[in-house]
Amino acid sequence: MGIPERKAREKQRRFNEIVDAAEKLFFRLGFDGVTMDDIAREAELAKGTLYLYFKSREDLHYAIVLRGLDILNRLIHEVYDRLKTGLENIRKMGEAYVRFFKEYPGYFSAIMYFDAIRFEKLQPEDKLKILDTNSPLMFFIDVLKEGQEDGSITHDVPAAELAVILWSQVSGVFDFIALRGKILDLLGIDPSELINHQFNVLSNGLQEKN
Amino acid sequence: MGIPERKAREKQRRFNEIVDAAEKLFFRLGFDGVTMDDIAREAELAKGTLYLYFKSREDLHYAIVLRGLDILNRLIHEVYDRLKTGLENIRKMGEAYVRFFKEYPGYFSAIMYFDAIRFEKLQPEDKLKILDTNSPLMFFIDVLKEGQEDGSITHDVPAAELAVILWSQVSGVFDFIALRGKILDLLGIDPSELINHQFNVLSNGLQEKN
DNA sequence: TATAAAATATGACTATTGGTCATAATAAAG
DNA sequence: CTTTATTATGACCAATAGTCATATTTTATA
Repeated sequence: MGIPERKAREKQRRFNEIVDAAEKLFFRLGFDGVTMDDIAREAELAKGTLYLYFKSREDLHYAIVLRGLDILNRLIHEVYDRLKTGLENIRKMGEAYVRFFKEYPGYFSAIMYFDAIRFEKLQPEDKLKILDTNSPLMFFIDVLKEGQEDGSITHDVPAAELAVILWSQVSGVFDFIALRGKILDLLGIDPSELINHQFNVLSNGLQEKN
Repeated sequence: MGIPERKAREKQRRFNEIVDAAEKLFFRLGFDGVTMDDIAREAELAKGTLYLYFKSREDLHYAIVLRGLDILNRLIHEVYDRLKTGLENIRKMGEAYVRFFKEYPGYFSAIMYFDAIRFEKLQPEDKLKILDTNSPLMFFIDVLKEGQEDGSITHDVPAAELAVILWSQVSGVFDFIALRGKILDLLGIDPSELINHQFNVLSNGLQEKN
């Protein structure tokens, strides 16, 4: 009985084709500058068909967010090395986030935009996906704990709080760069340089003082 | 000739009444949950009248943002004391931003939401208001420079970059708290505690090491 | 005060767009 | 080959930002 399997595959493929089309347009024209009709045209489908695969525009947007989060999680997990100290791993993970930001700016913006606008409307279960074992935040907490145990990371602040602080701070600077590149220009600030400097400042704050 | 003056006052008053109505509804129902008709009803005016005072919904939203920025600027400027060191002043200014966040959460959200969604569409001149002499960012740069001159603040990073980093980092954590309070609950993190801890981490990173 | 001119306000109307659903086309099962 | 199930379509609906011809109110002028 290979027919159900084939149909499932085809369903998945169409799902992906729609996300591809939406992504292409969103990344090019911004999340506001694109209508569902535009996406349908790009995907060579009727608008109604989109709604067989996504229950709303927001749901489609969220599919793009999930793609981005998958990439980000992969990048962050693959630099982890259990032989290194917690602090070293945190640095590597931070660098992975930087790479994500630079190489996938569209996904970064998709995530930030979605968070800013739609988070309040998310169902509780969806909100908690951010706390999945695979989420960047939970992974950061674990590694920060390791760092506190091996003595490379400050005990002044509990690991969970440190994780939230680090994550929010780095995201905050990326967001500034993404939204206000023009201002950085005017101040004569190079974004990459800014990120490097932030990492220096952060490292100072993170290290255990002895 | 007091009539033009009176008319100007009345125009200003109506302008403010409309912003009052919009603000009330936006703060209660969120920036998406409110229509222009809702605002007109709340202001006891016809919808068309709103458009005599604001060229768009976005423009009305922006008026609320400007109110918030005025308050924030006042709070930040009034704690500055030229007799203190740069670092001490930066701390006070940070605390002022915390007060703004806690006492005016509606304005904080208005600013963040507007930035996330509408910044790309802003006209260049409007974008640069953020660089006005009165803007928080420019003031931070000046005070950080003073701190570098009096030796209380690290020279590792230029003042302009430090300002952007500090501002973005603090805003990033506030934004996390505003959007993801539920997650903090689940992690057992108290928002005020989180902010205090962030300030400790930031102070370490900021201080000149000797 | 009476009238003309200017300023302000109104709400029915338009255009856009997210989302729906009766109908059609296609594929699978019997 | 016929019936049933699945997938696709696009005309249609509802909501809402924004417009504009008309009406009302205020000010200036005679």
